[in-house]
Amino acid sequence: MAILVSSVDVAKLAGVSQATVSRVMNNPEKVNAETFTKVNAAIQELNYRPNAAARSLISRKSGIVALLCGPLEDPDNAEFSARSIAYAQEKGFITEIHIQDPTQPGTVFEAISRSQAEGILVGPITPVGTGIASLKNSGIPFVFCGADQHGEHRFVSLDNAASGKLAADYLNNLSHTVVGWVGGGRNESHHGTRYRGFLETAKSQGMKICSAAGAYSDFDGVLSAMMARKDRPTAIAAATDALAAQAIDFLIAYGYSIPEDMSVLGIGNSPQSAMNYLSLTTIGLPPDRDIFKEAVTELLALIHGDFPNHSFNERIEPELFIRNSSAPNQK
Amino acid sequence: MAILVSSVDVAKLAGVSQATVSRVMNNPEKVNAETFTKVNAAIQELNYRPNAAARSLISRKSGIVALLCGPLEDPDNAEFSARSIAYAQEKGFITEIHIQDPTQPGTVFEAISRSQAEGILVGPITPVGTGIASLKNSGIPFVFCGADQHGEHRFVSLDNAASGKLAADYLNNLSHTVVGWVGGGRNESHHGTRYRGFLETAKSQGMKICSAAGAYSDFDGVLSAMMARKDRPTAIAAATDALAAQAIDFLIAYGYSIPEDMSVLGIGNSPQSAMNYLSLTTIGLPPDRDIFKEAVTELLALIHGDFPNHSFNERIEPELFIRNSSAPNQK
DNA sequence: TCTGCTAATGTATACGTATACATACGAGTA
DNA sequence: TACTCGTATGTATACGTATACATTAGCAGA
Repeated sequence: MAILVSSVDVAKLAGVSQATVSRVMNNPEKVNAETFTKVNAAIQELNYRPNAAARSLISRKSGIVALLCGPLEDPDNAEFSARSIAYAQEKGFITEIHIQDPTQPGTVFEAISRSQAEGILVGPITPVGTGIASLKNSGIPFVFCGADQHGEHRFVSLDNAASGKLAADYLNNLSHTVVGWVGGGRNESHHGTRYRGFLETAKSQGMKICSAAGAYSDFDGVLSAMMARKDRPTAIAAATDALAAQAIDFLIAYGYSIPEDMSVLGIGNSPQSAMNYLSLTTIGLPPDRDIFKEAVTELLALIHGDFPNHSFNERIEPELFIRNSSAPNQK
Repeated sequence: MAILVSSVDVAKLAGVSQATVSRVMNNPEKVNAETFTKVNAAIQELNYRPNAAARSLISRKSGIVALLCGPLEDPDNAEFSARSIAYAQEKGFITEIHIQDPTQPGTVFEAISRSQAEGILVGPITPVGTGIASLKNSGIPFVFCGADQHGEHRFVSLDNAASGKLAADYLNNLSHTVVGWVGGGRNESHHGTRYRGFLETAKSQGMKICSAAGAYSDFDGVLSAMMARKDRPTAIAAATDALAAQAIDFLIAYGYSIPEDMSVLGIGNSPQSAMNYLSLTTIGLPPDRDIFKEAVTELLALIHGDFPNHSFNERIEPELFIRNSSAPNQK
């Protein structure tokens, strides 16, 4: 933001008009060769940098896309950001990040609709009715990535309900009859959708479910409560790989062996889940699908004014990745 | 960026001047109560949002800080970003992220000095001489965080050389005589500094060092080469916790037990290192130091025009966190 | 009644850039 | 010579907002 020197200053030094300086920056082919070098010399000498605000005021383009996601401490959100930012940058866009504060999920929507972003990529956040509405009102194009509960808008995501179902089916096949669920709040992003899929299927198969929602606020407390029961579960499914990893961490600390004493299941198929020291059985996208790239591509198309007539409602069938954190029920 | 309606439109509808609309937005106390409500009604009706570009063109403030860091796939960078962004947002600043492409580390500096950011937070990136120079030329205040090799500028960081030393000393105390080092390129961010500290100390204690630089490009190849030697090391130190974790993943895949067959040591004391399924011995900051917060605080002070007369050159003494990935040499 | 003061609002301008339009000049053509 | 055309550059304006300054009305005090 430090404005030291303007194109007018450059023009004065080079002995040309401001318009010519602008042409040197944007349409060099329209300016005489020696004028070009003369102006360039002045640019160098004064260390001139065009003012991005003025530029975007005229062009009505900021070159910025906004990212809306949950705390990056959650590896899932970190991965989402990392991949999306990389693709956007590849396409010449700068990314500005807006983190949703779980304690006041609504405020971030105000900030983002006041931003100068040309498009908004919405990650798996806590949905707020008025928030989504103000997104719409902002007139800025937006795309959901990782959440599939906003069916009327454009999105690409793992089928979250089906992932919950698949988790329950798998544990049922392993003969587990008492199973735990670890997740964030019910309305927290995609957690709720995954939970409902899990719950319905587990119930319909006669399994007993110990649910530990609100795992973000007091993980240890919530898991202690689950394990203290007489009929403690023999398997735990978590809404995300990160929570599954945290569960394993907890269980080891309390003397349990995985998977002998407890099967643990994640959702997400994060890079971390494949590491040998964790080796987490998980549910995720087919390896050939890259929803981050797909979402950014769609968003940029919208920004560029292409409104593809295909509907962008990709709810992708999950796959099961069996590793060493799960085993048949021993009891 | 979608400009649907301007303050002029609001003014027309409300039957006032554009200046009054502006006053309603910024100095409500200077406007008559009924005018205020009248204008506000028009704002609601038209769904007016002030244009950030025009606003920052005048105010010379963008409310944006830029973050410059390496790929977020590296958990260390992810943590750096997560924490910094959270603090900046807390203070009312939006963060825009610029990721340094390892294959062409210089380009990101051009992009960042053309941005409208009011300040730049520089993470542990690959230093490029001309890049640092163009940072200086941009006139935008900047602060380094996590790298301490740019002594002439403001920074806060773990003492990277001392961390390398501490790693070597610790392995020496455990009677290891052949030790490996895993890190990025020599001039890659803080890796080089940590490596030199490690190398000097290890040498001076008569240890034999197998170095595997360039671990980012071909981790498995580089580590296979190290383990294939007749005098393979009995302990490995890594430049970061993430690389240490990757080494453990590799070693497990090749049938080694940690720490019986191999001690593994990280640097960073990342949250992940403390997880029981990894339990990585590592070297890091004293728990009471939060360099991310310190860096952001300093940067915001600079932005606000406070040039504190204290020198911001914090090279922090590392601590050793002993966990289960290290043990005395068995041979 | 006149002066002076305050509150409320309007008018005019500036921020730095991009671009439509106007101008000037030279070369080519009939 | 007159006319056209293309190239290179300058002039003027617009983007949307914030604010210094001007203006007006209302009211208190002399």
